[in-house]
Amino acid sequence: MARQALKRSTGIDPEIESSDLEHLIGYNLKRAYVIVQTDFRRTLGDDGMSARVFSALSLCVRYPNITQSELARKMGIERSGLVAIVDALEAKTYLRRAPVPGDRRVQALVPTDAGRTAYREAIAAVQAHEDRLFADMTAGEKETLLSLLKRIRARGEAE
Amino acid sequence: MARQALKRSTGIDPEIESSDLEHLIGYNLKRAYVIVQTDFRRTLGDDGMSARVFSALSLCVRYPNITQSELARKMGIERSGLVAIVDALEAKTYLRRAPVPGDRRVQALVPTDAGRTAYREAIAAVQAHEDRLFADMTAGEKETLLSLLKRIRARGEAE
DNA sequence: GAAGTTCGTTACATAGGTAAACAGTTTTAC
DNA sequence: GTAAAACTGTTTACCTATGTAACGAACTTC
Repeated sequence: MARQALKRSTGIDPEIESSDLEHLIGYNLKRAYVIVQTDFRRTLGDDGMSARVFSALSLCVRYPNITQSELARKMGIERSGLVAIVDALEAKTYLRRAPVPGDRRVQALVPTDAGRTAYREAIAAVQAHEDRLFADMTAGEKETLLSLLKRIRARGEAE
Repeated sequence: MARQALKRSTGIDPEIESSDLEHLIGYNLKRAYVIVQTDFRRTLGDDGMSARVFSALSLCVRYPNITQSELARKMGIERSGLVAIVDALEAKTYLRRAPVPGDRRVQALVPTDAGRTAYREAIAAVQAHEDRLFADMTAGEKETLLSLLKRIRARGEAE
């Protein structure tokens, strides 16, 4: 009865009104992701590094001599997708594929000095971009957000 | 000095170690988004509705007689991208393009009964998917996450 | 009534990603 | 020992989700 009245007054089924996209975490997650990703692109786009390439470089610097398969696993993408990324980084001379004695299948990814330098510059730019984008959040709020996102990851990336 | 010792013991430059991807909100946002999106796809994939199409249907049900341009604006995508989405929804008979008296350029999107029914079923499935995926979070935590994501959106979608 | 704007649409371009197959190489099973 | 299985990097072919640029038709402004 009250439902019917509301429906008539607004033209919206209240059952639908109370269950719209804005209440969904997934929808808000995507919208937020698009915003951050767009700003990231603006930040590092001049440098010519996409998020994927930046992530790969970061992990190579962090874990020198990592193999492509390990790197793909850490990044959560397919091995095949990594080839182009490593090609790009090698073309920029940020790393090189080095043979590994004892296993001729694998090639270790070793960052060059240029790669480490480029990474330091890039991470500084990315930090500045996040500081700017999340300027209206307190350190505590950012920490909370980070930990909640990690909880989601922990659930989904469980092996 | 302590730095040098750490570097020698782990092989990792401490300046790099303390600034890796895991500390970035953007990186965690993307990883979390991929997980949620993948599960969403599994949930609704059988139904044949992508997230985009689901969102569009939701907004059409929520705002009957919305035009494509308005819908695109609400979804944060280009007008041109909406054509295929509306085509898909129309092919499923979930809505139809209706002429608007007084402006022959625009076409109002009006959901059919089938569309409303499909939406009710879909939103229930999506809610179940989120309940399952975020089962280890309290209601308060989910609320916090939602509000932090909306803060990001508010910043980026400012008109 | 001319100029500018808006609407839906098409034809691209691009980025990110998957899936399948491959030839070498190594490991495992018997 | 050797045959089968598994793994590595790679290529190729696809798919999906976007953005960009242009267009004709319709509307608005002045």
